[in-house]
Parts: sequence; C-alpha cells; structure tokens
Amino acid sequence: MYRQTDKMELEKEIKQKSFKSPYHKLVLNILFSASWLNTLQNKTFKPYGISPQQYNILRILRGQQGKAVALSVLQERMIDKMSNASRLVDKLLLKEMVDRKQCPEDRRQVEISITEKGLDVLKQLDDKVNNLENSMSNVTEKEAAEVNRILDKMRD
Amino acid sequence: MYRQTDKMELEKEIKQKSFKSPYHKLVLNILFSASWLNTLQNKTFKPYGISPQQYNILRILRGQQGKAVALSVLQERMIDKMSNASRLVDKLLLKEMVDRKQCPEDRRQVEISITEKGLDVLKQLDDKVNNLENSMSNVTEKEAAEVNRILDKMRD
DNA sequence: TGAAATTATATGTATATACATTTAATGTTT
DNA sequence: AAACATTAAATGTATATACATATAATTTCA
Repeated sequence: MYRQTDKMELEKEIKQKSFKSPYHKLVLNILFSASWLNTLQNKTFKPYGISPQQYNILRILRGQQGKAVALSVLQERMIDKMSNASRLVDKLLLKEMVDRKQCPEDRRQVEISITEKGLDVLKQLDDKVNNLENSMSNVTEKEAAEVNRILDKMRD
Repeated sequence: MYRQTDKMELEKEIKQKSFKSPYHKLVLNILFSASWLNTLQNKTFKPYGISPQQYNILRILRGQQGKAVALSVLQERMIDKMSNASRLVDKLLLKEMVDRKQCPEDRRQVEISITEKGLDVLKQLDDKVNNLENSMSNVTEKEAAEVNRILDKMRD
C-alpha cells in the first residue's frame, strides 16, 4: 500500500517530482504521515473492534486511574478536537468499555469512566502499540525530539 | 480552538503532562499537527465549496496541464490513499470543476480532466494557500527540510 | 477460442468528521 | 424571582473514510 521497493520518499509515495518549497513538502508530508499512521493504527485496533479515536478516549480515561471525567475533559484532551466525543462515547458504551452517568452536582454534565472490559482491551493492546512505536526506530530519539520541537513551533 | 495564551506545546494542547518517550510524543504530534492543518485547510476551502481532498484532486489535475488522467492515476497520487477517488470525482463533477469520460482504448478506465471553472477556483485559492504556508515561517527552511528528511525515514 | 484471472472503477455499509442547531441546566442581572 | 445569557451535551445533516464486494472490460493461457 504505502511501501515501495526502494527508498520511501514522499516524492515517490505521491509520485510528485518536486515541491515548490520545503514548506509545501512539509504540509503534504505531515498529512501523508498522519494518514500512514492512521492506517497502521486502524489495522492494530480493528481486531478489538475499536477505532483510533475510541482508543484515544480509552487511553485518556485510563490515565485518570479509574476516576470519572466530564465529557468536556475528554473533548479537550483528544487529538482530534473536532471529533464528536459524545458519539464516540456512545459507541464505547455499546461495547461496555466505558460507563456514563449524570453528574449530580451539575446535571448538564456526564461523567465517563473506563470499565474493567475497557482496561482489559487496553492491556491487550499495550504491546502492539509499543511495537508500533518501536517500528519507527530508524528514527533516533534525538531526531524524534527535533521533529517534536519543530512541529510545536510550527503551530505556534 | 487550538491556540492558547502562551507557548503551544503539544503537552498543553492535549493537556498531557508528559509522554513516555519522544516516539510516543512523535506519533501524537504528527496526528495532532495533521488535524490542525486540516482545520486550517477546511476553513480556507470552505468558501469555495470544496474539501481538502477535493482540492488535492484539482491540484493533481492542474499539474497535468489540462491533460486527462485515469482515475487510478489520481488514486496513486493522493495524500490519503484510502479515500475514494471515484466518489470525490463525483462531487467535483456536480460542481462542474472536472470532466469525466470513458477511455476509448480501454473502456474500463475513465479519464478525468479539470475544467475552466476548476482552474478558476484554484487560481482564486493560490494566494490563500500560499499564505497558509507562509504562516509557518517561524519554522526555518532548514528545519522544514529536516522534518521532511526524518518523516521520510520514519515511514521507511 | 473460451474459461479463469486480472484490472479499473463503482457501490454498499458502517463509522467518523465538520459544523450548525437544539435541549436542558445553571448563572447572572436587575 | 423572571428574563436573559451561558454552558454541557446531544442531535441533525452533509460529507468523508475504511474496507468489502460487485460489475464490467481486458488479458492470459490451457
């Protein structure tokens, strides 16, 4: 799909001879790399019946050590701010991976927490997610940190 | 939405204290940055009634200097390989920004080309897209090239 | 040649995203 | 307290994505 025989430059991936500037290539490279990561994640999560964004929600909830959090907290911690936390939680509820209850102090709010089943799915996935990150080890730690620094700056 | 008062590190954007490794942050940073770019692009293209992927198709077609290309060529040049070129072309057809005709030599193929109207929309968008790229000028050309090198390597 | 394999595109379906609007609860103001 | 504004979440709708499957044209080769 994404792989070819020799070196995997973006130019070859999208069959483009050149880019008008490093910035132009940067935009396409980020979008393309995200799509590449998303495909990997989809493949990893699919056998467990969840999507990358649903996994993201479960990870946030586990990070709360079982404490329930308002939907709005999920929203602001999600990678994709535009996604619909409300409906993603619906899906996780159907799979019994999260609990949802109305908050008694403020009845507009709902409190979401992860269930045993949700924790179990995450546990099973931990190794596979680690492998996914280890598979990027042709990038050094230093290079990863450098990209992180520059991307943070880009969005500033 | 994505902006806050002070420095826009990923940690602040998704309210996460730390990451277990630079690789872990790298994955989230690429996904988050792509979502950030996508939001910017959506805002830019929306007034013209097209989506980022539809824009991507129009750009590929303009790059052919008016020559028609098979749908499969579009598919392999698109940023998101999983997207559905067939249906995206449908949408562009309805807006009369592209033409589609059956290829006489191989009647399985369809040949897509950009119309005057499509070229006109692209022309109107050129400045805005340039601005979008220029707005990343807190990243130096050298840094952009460095990220490009590392992302290419990551996917290898 | 004709059956089987391959290729190009289209379609079906479930899910997700973008964004506007609605509903209900809480806060604020006079 | 009543009117108005704000907030939290849910819902509606159009579009897009992921992936399986179907359809039709072409190629292959027994």
